Amino acid sequence: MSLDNKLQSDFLQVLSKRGFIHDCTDLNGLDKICCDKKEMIAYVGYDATARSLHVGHLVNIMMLRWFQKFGGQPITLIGGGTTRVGDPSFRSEERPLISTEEIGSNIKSLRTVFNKYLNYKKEFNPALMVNNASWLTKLNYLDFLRDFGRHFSINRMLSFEAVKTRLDREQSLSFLEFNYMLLQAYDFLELNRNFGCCLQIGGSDQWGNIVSGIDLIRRVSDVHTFGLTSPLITTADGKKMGKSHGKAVWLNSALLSPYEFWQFWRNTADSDVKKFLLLYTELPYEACNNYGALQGHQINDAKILLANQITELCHGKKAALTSNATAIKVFEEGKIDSNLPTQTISLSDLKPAINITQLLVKSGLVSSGKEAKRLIAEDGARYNDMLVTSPTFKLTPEHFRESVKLSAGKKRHVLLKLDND
RNA sequence: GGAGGGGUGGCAGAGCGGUCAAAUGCAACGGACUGUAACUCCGUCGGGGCAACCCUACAUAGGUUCGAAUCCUAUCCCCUCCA
Repeated sequence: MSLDNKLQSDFLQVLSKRGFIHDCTDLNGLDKICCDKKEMIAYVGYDATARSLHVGHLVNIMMLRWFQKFGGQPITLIGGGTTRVGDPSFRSEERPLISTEEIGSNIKSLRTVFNKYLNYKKEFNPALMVNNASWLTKLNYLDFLRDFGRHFSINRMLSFEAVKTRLDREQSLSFLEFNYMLLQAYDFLELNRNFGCCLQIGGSDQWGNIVSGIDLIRRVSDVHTFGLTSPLITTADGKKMGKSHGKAVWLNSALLSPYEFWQFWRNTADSDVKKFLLLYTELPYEACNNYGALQGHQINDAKILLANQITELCHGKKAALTSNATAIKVFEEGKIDSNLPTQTISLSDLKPAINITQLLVKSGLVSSGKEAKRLIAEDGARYNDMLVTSPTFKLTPEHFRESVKLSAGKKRHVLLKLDND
């Protein structure tokens, strides 16, 4: 890709160089606008399907962050309305409907995440937060069909990759889901009309939805707008970003502790280091390159840097430092650190005594007693760094004078504290 | 609406009366090797029990059989072809 040579605007140059751009509806046009126009406004939409965003969402957030840095005004749209429909894009089956209450509580929780990456309070180009429920819920069906529905071609909608797989496999695509595209297109129109938003950013899976919005705006308002998509980020072993130990890597500290978040990045594969530095940190391009090129055990320094930088952005400097310090203590010195993920155990749980297997279950390190036994049999369980050799090992309240460290394997550690109630 | 095919563990996908807690692959987990990496190798991979052993599971509900994931009936769902 040599397109960055041709690009003039700082924003697009940086994005292109750092690997954020998968596709654009009109890259040169957008580049021109980015250079000429002072007040650029762009948006990314997120449905409220979970209580937090996860690292898979981070790419677009970073794009908005760069956007704001270069003087643009980012809008974060929360899909309070569209979540009630469910985006069918590239999904092989219908997603279960989420209750309105759940959507409401998800929205609350989601808002806190954006605040870490975007500045909603600054004087110039402050970020904006909107919820599409505020206009979608007011739509009148007949009016909507007549005013906007007529601009959508079913033939064209069916041709989008996002729904093709579904149709090819003859799996049902409900009318409800099919409407998602119209609603997202309408969102863009709404933002364009009310805020002059002229750019929608999204993952490459959003291409169809984004293009539909652009078309709608052109037809209704005769305004030229843009769409910019990011590539689907995968790890070196070909998996989608976002899972660790089978669990999502949440950005919200209530769902995943900063230490665990830090660990996720610390465990990046060598071949992903450079890519991740470029995408998820704001270190200068050259620095990313140099660190990413380190060989052998030296690249661990790059991984630590990566973890520190990203954790700092997401959870703050203090959390990054603490997580790093904890890692040193736990992995380099083999000690116990109070910042490890902690579980409380109630006294009644160990009335006379508790079995190590049950304790492992309570700690969350394993999901069943059977699994705990297996872990012990495989020499993977440790109690205060001592190998647990017998599944019948029992702990009494005496053992909990100090907090107890349980480990599953070399990497997963949990601290257990007695709940003194 | 008619005719046929199918629903099996996180996924993919065998099994088609007993030896089936169910082949195999992927994912996952533990170990060895290392650098908290990758590769490779080894082991594990429904639940309860220290164990002998027990309990749930092959869409759902019944039935036939000493015995069913496997046969029968009904129900639900999916697919293919025809209308």
